[in-house]
Amino acid sequence: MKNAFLNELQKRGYLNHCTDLDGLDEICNKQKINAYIGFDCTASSLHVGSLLQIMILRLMQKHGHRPIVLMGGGTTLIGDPSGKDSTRKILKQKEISENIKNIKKVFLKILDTKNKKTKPIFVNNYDWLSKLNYIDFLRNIGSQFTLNKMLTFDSVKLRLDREQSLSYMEFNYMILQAYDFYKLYKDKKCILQIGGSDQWGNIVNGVDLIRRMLKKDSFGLTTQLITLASGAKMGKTEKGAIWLNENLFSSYDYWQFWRNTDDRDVKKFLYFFTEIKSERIEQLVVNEKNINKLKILLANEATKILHGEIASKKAEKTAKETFESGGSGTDLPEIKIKKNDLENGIKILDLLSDNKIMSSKSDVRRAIKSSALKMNNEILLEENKIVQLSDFSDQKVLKISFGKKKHYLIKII
RNA sequence: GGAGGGGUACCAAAGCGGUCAAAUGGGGCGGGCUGUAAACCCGUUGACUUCGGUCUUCGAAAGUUCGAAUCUUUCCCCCUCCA
Repeated sequence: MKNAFLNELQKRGYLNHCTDLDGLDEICNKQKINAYIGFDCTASSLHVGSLLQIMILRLMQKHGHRPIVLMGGGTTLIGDPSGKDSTRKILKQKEISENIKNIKKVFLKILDTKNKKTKPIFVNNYDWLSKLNYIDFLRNIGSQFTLNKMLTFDSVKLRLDREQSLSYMEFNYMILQAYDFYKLYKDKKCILQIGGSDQWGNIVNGVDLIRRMLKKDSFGLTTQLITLASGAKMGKTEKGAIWLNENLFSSYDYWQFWRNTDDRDVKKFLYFFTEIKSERIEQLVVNEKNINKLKILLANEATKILHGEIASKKAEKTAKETFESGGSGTDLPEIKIKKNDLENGIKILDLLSDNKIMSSKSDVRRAIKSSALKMNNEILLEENKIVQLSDFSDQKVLKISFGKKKHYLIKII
């Protein structure tokens, strides 16, 4: 394979399957291409599970190609049955458009929007799907699909095999996605669709549809499913998803997420989620004896891509101050309290539960019983503790720690 | 449309009149060990509490009972088999 973009895609481990890798290689060598990835809009933010796809869009730009970001405003109304055991919750249209607005923010941060040649195109499939006429659609598009074939796709087959219900609505999802590709091929010269490995069936349908309708070749490419050493799913810790939007997940927490990567996943993540050259990664992995240094590097680089260099540096500094010297960095989550409230003292139970540091007073009590709470690095054993001005160092800041990793700064305003 | 099985906490799954805030496993959280890792060990996992207890929870509602997750009725939902 000669093309630099595809080469890097493969070298970094992104590539899973391609409908015609040689054909795509040939085209990429001749011209710059437009390729799209569709994103589901079920939540108000994407989480790290989608990050791999976004990294590919970024990589495309680096090689001069143009990414098309498709927001599934229309398809989210239907719900993709791929990889799902059951029908998902159906969202209201208003929620979806709100979600799209928020999700878009992340793309604007990660992708290059300045370079005119590679500037991403944003589309929302609601714009065309909602205008379809049922009869026309059935005649023109529906006629191109056979039930015989549709029933063989994993997304459908698995559901039916397990005897879980699959509604007619969801069954149509793959046709809509195929139509999306067809539409983008026609309107935006998009010749390639990229997606997660669970999207293979949907993508192939699109390629087929374009061939039947337009007698043209298009390409599909899927990415590697990320498997963690622990066997868990990428991006979803039980505490909640690792969101990409900063209002849901701070840049400091994001940095910490990468910093806490399992040893066994570090190398893979450096390839996936940083832009360090692969030769350099090989070197580092061999030469760096202290794996924690690599984790810090990973955290720095990954955070930089999403939140920028300043935020990344700040997070690193805070982590260093907090973990290595037992102090507290400026990037720790802050809780502000009023001076007036403090004058009468605030019960520790109220302070922590009211500010959502802990979920309830019982929770705080439990933490205190198991010596998990610290005030200014000293274990707190008194559950009736009343926090007063004198507890604040320099009359300004109080550091509260829950466990070894969660630290908060209480500040007086 | 007919026959049967089932809905229990974050998930899976026991309980089938009181001793049930509900066994057990997984997950989560905390502690220990360590390296902010993994593995392992220990603790914890509804809310409120003056730490005596109190309140709300077992699909929903109504009822029987001194007392219900457990029994009855109606309703909703899921699954299996037959048509």
